[in-house]
Formats: sequence, structure tokens, C-alpha cells
Amino acid sequence: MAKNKKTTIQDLANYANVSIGTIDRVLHNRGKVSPAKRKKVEEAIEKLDFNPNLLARTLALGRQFTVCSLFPEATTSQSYWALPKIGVDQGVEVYRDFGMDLHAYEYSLFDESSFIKNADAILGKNPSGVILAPLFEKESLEFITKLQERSIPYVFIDANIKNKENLSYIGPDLKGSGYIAGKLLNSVLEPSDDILIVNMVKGFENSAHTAVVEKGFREFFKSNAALSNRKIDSITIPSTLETEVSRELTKYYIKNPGTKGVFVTNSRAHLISRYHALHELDIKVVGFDIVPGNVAELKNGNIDYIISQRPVFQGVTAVKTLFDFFVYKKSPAIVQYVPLDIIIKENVDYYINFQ
Amino acid sequence: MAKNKKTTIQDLANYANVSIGTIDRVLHNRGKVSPAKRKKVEEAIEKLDFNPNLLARTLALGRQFTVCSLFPEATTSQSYWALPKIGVDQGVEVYRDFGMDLHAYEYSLFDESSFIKNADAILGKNPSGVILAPLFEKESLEFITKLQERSIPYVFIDANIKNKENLSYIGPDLKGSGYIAGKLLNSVLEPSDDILIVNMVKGFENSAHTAVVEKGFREFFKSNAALSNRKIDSITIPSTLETEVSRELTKYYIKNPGTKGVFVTNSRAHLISRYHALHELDIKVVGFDIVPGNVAELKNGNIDYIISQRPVFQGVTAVKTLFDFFVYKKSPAIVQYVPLDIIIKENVDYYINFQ
DNA sequence: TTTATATTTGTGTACCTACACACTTTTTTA
DNA sequence: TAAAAAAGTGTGTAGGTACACAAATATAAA
Repeated sequence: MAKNKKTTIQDLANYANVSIGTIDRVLHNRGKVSPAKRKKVEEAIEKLDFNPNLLARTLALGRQFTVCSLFPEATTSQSYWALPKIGVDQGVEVYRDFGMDLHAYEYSLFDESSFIKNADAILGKNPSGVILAPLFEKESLEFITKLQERSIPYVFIDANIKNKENLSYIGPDLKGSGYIAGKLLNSVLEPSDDILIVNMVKGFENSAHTAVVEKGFREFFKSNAALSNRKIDSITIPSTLETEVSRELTKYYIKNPGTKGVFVTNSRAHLISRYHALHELDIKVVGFDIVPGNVAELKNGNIDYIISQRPVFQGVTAVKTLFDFFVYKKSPAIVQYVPLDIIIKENVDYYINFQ
Repeated sequence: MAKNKKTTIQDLANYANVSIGTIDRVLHNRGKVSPAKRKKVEEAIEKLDFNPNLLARTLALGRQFTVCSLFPEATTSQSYWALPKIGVDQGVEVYRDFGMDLHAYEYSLFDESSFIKNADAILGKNPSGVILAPLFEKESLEFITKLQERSIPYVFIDANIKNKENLSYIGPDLKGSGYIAGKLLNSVLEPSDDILIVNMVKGFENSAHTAVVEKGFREFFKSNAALSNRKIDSITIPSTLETEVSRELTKYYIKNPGTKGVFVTNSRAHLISRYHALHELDIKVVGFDIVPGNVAELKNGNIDYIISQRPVFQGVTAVKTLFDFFVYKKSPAIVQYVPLDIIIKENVDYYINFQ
């Protein structure tokens, strides 16, 4: 053991009777060392339990890591996409003194060309790494092709495109999240109650995403014969405007008065539950993510369960993944599923206070 | 802005036409600077947006932080106390190059004198800070008195002693955790079903702890008139041995056949649910913590809900709290409640894979 | 005005690593 | 065998900060 003080390269040099230059050549396999001395040095490394000091190394190398993020724009501080951004900022803050540096870019979900424009801007920066939320599949593919040409590593966050050369995907297991939603909604319904799945799509978001969530949801009910003869409809509302949402829901509920549970496949459940409250409908709601709107509705009882996919943590993890790759050359797991937190009125505050 | 390269003290010196020595005196309020130069330097700090480089500072100071932890012993790698330990190890690993250094001590829950012995050993080390799980209240009070005499900062983890000079408490809101357990158990029971609360106490653990959890649990049922006429008993089993547990449960269940739900106030729910499975009893179980025994029982359906108080995260947070205090002189919140995660069969794996 | 004292300011070194460069020793080739 | 090439080894410096110490300047006392 003998780890009173940390072993330095000078300690190694003293032990092996060589200069620190030779130590360095051995450590970094830069050749030009006689077998005899190399052996002595390796013995020293072993005996003195040497670990390079990351601080001194970072300082000596003076490297700079520029990371670019490309996310959908957070229209207000209330919206979901504000959260991963906060996480990325937090992560970069931690590694700032290690030379990490962030340029955040945003694209509009209503405008593919804004994605392309920002992607090009990122390429112009020639970053060390990229964090991408690939909600536009086609444009994302073009972008990552160019990243690969330039050997710029990238991670996907929140949404995944499979079988690509991304370093890692950091986000939820979409199918699993739907399955859990199914279990939760089922737990607050009677066996005969009908269910509605609402896909509320904003702009040109990739709908393959919500399709997987829906599939997981339906799978829960299929997995249990006793539950599988319940009616489960799904509708897509191509807007987040109150009037549009209101009209679509009214249209549906008038035709389907047996609906007792709603599953909203993204973070906009509060738009639905507010409608229910307004029209005094006793319908259970399960949705995603701890955004302010959902929290308020959860607390006043209009939403029953929120599933959180830890958006802040996703951002932090994405940054950490890139850093570990740059500095420690550590290859991350290709898929890093975040925990899916089950949030109810009674535990939501603990989550809010800790992010 | 102009943050192309980070501002260094040399940059400040150039801007203010002084030496870096003077810069340092201003930065650290070491006096002996003429008002004129001080003003110029302060202007430089402002204009150039200077932030000291933590790496270089740490290297220059060469400080060493010795942290000692004092936890109950983890009898096997399966037991709860293995988890906070893992967290502490992870945290210390992060800050190792910043001079942080850990000595972990353990005490037996069956032997107060082992607590005293280890506490004395820690005092002998004269650490920079201490992480304490104060499960023996009296002995803990004596220990922290001595820590205070020596001005050694300490944090409580997992269990709290209120109104002490601890830097912070990092752990669950015990009352809230009981309340949530009540809500969860209620959600899987019929209104007329009876409930049993099991306090399984090992050694001389502080039972005030479980009393608070039980109080929170009962409060849930009191808060709702419709639920408050259900029978809720509680028993204390002063052992974790299978034969003891078995005898106590048999005794109770024979006299109380209406029992349909059990709440176990600590991490030993699997001992109860195994008994249920063995005796083919259809009794719902809610307990705490993702220990291997509970995970297995959750997966095979004998436990319905596990509430996790993020033990690993508690350890990490405790270390981070001390580090921030040492290095940034940042005073933490006196109470840092960890999120209370609701774990079911369907989401448990995400939690396991991420710790 | 000179000396003594206090105040202010600058310099050098340590912390640890990485790498360029220079120097020394050995081996190869003419 | 001398010169050239190759291999092996050591030195110096940068990177940013903190602090001891030296130096310079200003103020007070004689």
C-alpha cells in the first residue's frame, strides 16, 4: 500500500535511477528506451503503484475540448427541452477547468432548414464532440455522415437512431417507458374502462419515437390476458395549441364516453388534464416528465402519474460520456438507459429540489 | 464576452500593469496593496471575466483532504450498507487527484463499543471531515462533541440527529417515505383490508428512526377519512434470523387472518415476502431499498413496491458536499433530502444498471 | 538630511506532467 | 578506423496558482 503521498513521475525516476524523460517515454510508449531501463521503470510503476495525476496532465497538455449541442429550442423555460440543456450546462461547468467548452445550438421543430443551418454552423466550429437530439431523422443522418467524415464523435440524447456510429445513446428505453405507463394507468382503472392514447406532435417531430412508446404501452395490456379485452384507441393531435387540442378531445370524447384513462406519450399531459378539469371529466391521466405544467396538474390531482426520464441527468451524462472518452479514452456503453422515475404527488417535490 | 482563451492571473497582471504577486494579494485579500493598484486589479478581474483555474490552484496548494466514514458494517455485499459505501468510494475516486483520501470505518450494530472504538480511531487520524451514519444516538452525540472541539466538519448520512452542528444531513425524509409507502400499499388493497407494519430491528439500532417512518405511514391513512377505519397494527421483530422472523409472523397471522398488506420499515422486506410465498399467503408487501434480496422478490411478484432512498447517491453526495465545503468554502443546505424512487418490477432494472 | 521603519511590489520556486530539444552512447556503413 | 546514423537519455520549459522572500518605495522619526 504505502499511499501516504501520491507517487509522482519523479518518484519513479528516483526509484529506477533514470530521468523523468525516460519515465515519460515508457509511460507513453514513445520508444527509445533500452530494455533494461524499461524493465526497471515498469517495476517502479508496479511497486510504487503509480497513477498519473490528471490535474497536472491536463495542465501540461493544455488541450481544449469544444462540445456542441444541438437540441430543439426550448420555447419557454417551462418546456421540456430546457431540462437537458440545464444538465449539459451543469456537466460542462464541472469540466470547465479541464478545458471543456460548450456551444449550444437550437433548432425549431417547425423548420427542418433551421436544423440544417445549425448543423452546418457546428461543423464550422470543428468541435471535439457533439451532443445531438436527433428528432429529425433524415437531417440527422446527413449531419452524422458529415461528422463521421471528420471523425468527430457524437452521442445521441433523448432520441435514438439505431445502428449508427454514435458513441452512445443516453435516454429512456422508449418501449419500457410505454410499458410502465400501461402498468400505472391500469392500476388506477377498472378492468372495463376504455383508454385513449394521445400523441401530441409539434412541428415535424419524428413520430417513430411516439410509435415505439405506444407499442410498449399496448404490450403491457397484451401481456396479461385478463386486461386485453379493454378498448384502447389512439389519436394524434398535430398541435399544442389549446383550441386545437380542445376541439380534438371534444370530438373524441363525445363519440367515446366510456373513456376513463388517457396516456399522453410526451411531456404535454397537462394540456389534456386541464381540459378534463375544465369539463369536469373524471379521467385518469399518465404522462411524461417533470415540467412545471405537469407538476401543477399532478399536485392538484388532475394527473395521476408522471414518468420522468431524468432529462437533466441525461445532459450531465452526455457531457461526462464525451469527457471520459476524450480524457480517459473510455468507450461508453452504446446504450445508456436512464432510470424511469415514477412520480406522484407525494414524491414530486424531492425530485424538483434535487435537480 | 471574448472567452476565446481562459483568463489567467498573468493576463490580469498585464492588464493592470502589476506583477502576479499583487494580483494574488488582491484575489486573496492578503492586504498590502495600494488602493490605486487594487482598484486597477479589480477592474481587470471584472473586465476580463477572471475565474481561477481549479486545477492549477489545487496543484499549487498541494492540500490533502482526509475523509473518514463511519457506517454500520455491511455483513455481506448483499446488505444495505454496502450501497452508501459504494457511493462514497465513487465520490472519493472522482476527487482523488484533488487530494482527497478516504479511510472507511465500520461498526457492529450489535456492539456499541465497536462504535466508540472506531470513532476514537477516526479522531486519531485527525481527518479533514467525517461522514457519519449515526444509528447509535448516544454514542454519536459523544463523537460529534469531540469532532466539534477539534473543528472537524461532519455530515450525517441516511439517519439524522436534529439541531446539531453537522454541515448537512443527506438522506431521506423519513416521514415522507412512510407517507408514500402508505399511498402505495393502499393503492393495491381493498378498503377493508387490514395492514401490518413490521419493524425488524437488528442489534441496538436507534428505533426512533423507524418510529418516524411508521408515523408518516399512519398519517397517510389519517389524511383521508375514507381510509382511516382500516385496522393498522405494528409489531417489532428484534432479529433478522429466519426462524425468529418466522415465529413472530406465524404468531401474528394466526390471530389476524384479515391481514392483506404489510409495510416493512427497512430494507428487509424480502424476509417477510419469502415467508408469504412459502406459506402461500396472498399479502401485498411494500418495503425499502434495492438490495438483491428485495429485487428478486420484486421480480417474482412477492413484493409489490420498493421505495429506494438512493443509497449510492447519498454516499456520492456526502463526499461532494465535503469537497465543495473544503475547496469552494460552499456551505451546503442543512438538509438534503434525496429523491424517493418508486420501484416496481418493470423499472427496477434501469436502476440497477445505472448505479 | 539621514536613518529607521512600515508599506508596497516584484521575483523565484514548487506543484506534476508532457514534450521539444540537446546531448551522449552505441551501432552501422563506407 | 573514421564518419555517419541510430538509439538512448537528460534537461528545460510551459501551463496557472500560491506563497515565501527579496527588493523597492514611501513615510516617520531623529
